[in-house]
Amino acid sequence: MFVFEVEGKDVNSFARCGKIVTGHGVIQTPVFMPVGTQATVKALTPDDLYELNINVILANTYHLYLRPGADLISKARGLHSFMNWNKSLLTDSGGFQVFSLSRLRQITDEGVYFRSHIDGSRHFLTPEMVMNVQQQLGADIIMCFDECCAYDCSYEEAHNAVTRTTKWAERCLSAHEPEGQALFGIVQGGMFEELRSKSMDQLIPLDFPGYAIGGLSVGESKDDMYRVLSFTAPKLPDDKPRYLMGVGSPEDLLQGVKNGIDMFDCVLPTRLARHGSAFTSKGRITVRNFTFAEDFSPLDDECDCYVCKNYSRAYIRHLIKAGELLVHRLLSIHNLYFLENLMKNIRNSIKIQKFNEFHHDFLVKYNSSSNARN
RNA sequence: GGAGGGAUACCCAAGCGGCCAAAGGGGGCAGACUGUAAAUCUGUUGGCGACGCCUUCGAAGGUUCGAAUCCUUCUCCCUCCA
Repeated sequence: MFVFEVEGKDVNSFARCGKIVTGHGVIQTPVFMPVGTQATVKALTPDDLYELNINVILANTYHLYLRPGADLISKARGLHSFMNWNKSLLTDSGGFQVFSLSRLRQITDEGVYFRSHIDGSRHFLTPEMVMNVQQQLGADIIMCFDECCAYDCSYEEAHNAVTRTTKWAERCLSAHEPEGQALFGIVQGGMFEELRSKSMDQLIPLDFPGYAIGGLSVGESKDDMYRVLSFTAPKLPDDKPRYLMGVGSPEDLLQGVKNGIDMFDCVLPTRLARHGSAFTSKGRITVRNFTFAEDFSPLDDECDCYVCKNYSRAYIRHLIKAGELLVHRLLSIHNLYFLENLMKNIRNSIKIQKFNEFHHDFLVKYNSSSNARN
């Protein structure tokens, strides 16, 4: 089951709000999806996530294929059951790993030769195989196997990646057994408007139930990212969810929504958490820093999360300095709460036609503090 | 009382005549992090009016063009023998 409905549109931007319904529940959009690459959102239990009102998370096909293996997860009656997650699940195809672990692979039209980052063993990934694995995992939304290229790649490289991504998208579609799982296409094209258009022209006729924008937030400047976003997102089908892959800083989420994006995923909140930083309404803070040693106020005095209601910056800093694992949990809870709260406010602002105002006000405050930076 | 071993920067610990303001850890401080090879990575960590100068390797003397490195004495610590 997969349904997408637009329920409200902002008249002053491309922003819209709505809902996605899968076999595992309703997802209000725009939505931020936490990343749980290895079938776990690091440091958190599913109950923690339910508590945070999170209705969809990501897992990664490439990582789970290598370990523990798709057959094993299949024997466990699928990923939902295996990891004890009963809300919606999206699996990324592994296309990004082909990019980020690029030293270990060789790409051909047929597929990708790959060496495992775990034990060096050889693997050959094809679109068909990736579809098969994703089917075994059983997520509600699955992704095409795509080729992501670096932000500074040449026109020719980006062009080749677009062509290959389209061919692979067609093969993914043929290999896809539709029941229960929605397969999304992924638009590539680097920083080139022409190629982004070409990619969309080729993928839109394939009529995927949703479209993702890949190849952004891979190191390019914010100007570049926003530029690509502006000439890509609004041109994706209006009646289907648009998913900006890999984006998760508050300012980028707002910019994405403004351009009509409905879904985001990002490791940023959970990674920052494990590395000792927190989002606050006045900007990002590095809680690890000395300046917070005797700061007995909450991470964010405007936040109502469990962590802000119960713990001080000084205590959290102490946990970081002491290497205590609890801090991963506490900061992950806070950072995810912060983003989910942001998305909730975004949805509400769209409903009442005040998105631009909210966007502006949020940024003014977010960029205001002297000890915070973005 | 006798015989050895040791004292190095915030901590541990290399160095054993010049290339040593002194390796490497740890700790401290700071920076980075955007479809997670990430509880990770990077920088920095004696003082300055810094491509140079000043003060440092237990203390005080000495040898040498030159000492953390060699010699003498002293202080403290450890091991063994009485």
